[in-house]
Amino acid sequence: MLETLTLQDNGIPIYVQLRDQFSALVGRGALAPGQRLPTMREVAVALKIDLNTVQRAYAELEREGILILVRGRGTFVAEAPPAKSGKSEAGALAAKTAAQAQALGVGLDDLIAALRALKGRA
Amino acid sequence: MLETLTLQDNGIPIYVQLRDQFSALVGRGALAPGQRLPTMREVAVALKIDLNTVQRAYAELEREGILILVRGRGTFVAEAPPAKSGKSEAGALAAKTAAQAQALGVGLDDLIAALRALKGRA
DNA sequence: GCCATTGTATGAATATTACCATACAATACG
DNA sequence: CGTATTGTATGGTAATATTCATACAATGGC
Repeated sequence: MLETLTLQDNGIPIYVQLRDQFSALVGRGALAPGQRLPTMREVAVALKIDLNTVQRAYAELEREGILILVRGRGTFVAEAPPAKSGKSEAGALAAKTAAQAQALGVGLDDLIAALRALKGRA
Repeated sequence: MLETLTLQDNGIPIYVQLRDQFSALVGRGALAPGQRLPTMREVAVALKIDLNTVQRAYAELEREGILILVRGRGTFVAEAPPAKSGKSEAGALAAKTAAQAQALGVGLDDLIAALRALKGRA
């Protein structure tokens, strides 16, 4: 689970990146209700960030009703997490990537082919 | 065009929100190569934000090769450079994009499908 | 009861973001 | 040439983000 977390240097605050990634994981069912999440300290160590930064992400998710924090026990996915706005992030990412491709002179066909190739390994 | 721009209070820096929205507009063809964009001052006034904030968004897009800024004239969508069918460039962009997709919880299949959809309009 | 684990809290230092005000520099146009 | 437009640049201020260090508080297991 920790391995799926990634941080990018794109100007978005770390706690927001974390918050949104956990939110997405829950929203898509990769983290089931009741399931325990990695410790704040585990996340902090794994991503080499500060404990407080992780806490902020977790705290916001608790405020949204997505997570439940229990002192001494850990953090868990809420039993009935609020329905995540099923937004199609794929379209937004595709549009942004298409602009980069255009700027680089990379054809969409070549890009799609390269992504297909990446799909092969897992 | 200015009407389509929106800012959210979700912790993401304003200049990042702007940058990504313009990038997406270019990527999906809503802003065609050569087309002129609203003035930095127009954007600043319309969104009630600072001129410097808009400048930062525009400047980053220029660095990415998506926009071209001309003093005294305005800002324009960059013309697509001669397609260099460079498979390596496509591969690099694909790798970077795949990482972003994973962070967002977007499946490669969905991403590829969204890119195919974009291919239709040129 | 003792103790390790885990979330919670605080205070300080630094960097980044955003705003404000102002000015400069290139371009277009009458 | 004079002027308006537009991008570029600078200096100062306030708020926010991030890190670091440290400590406290509830829980569970021994």
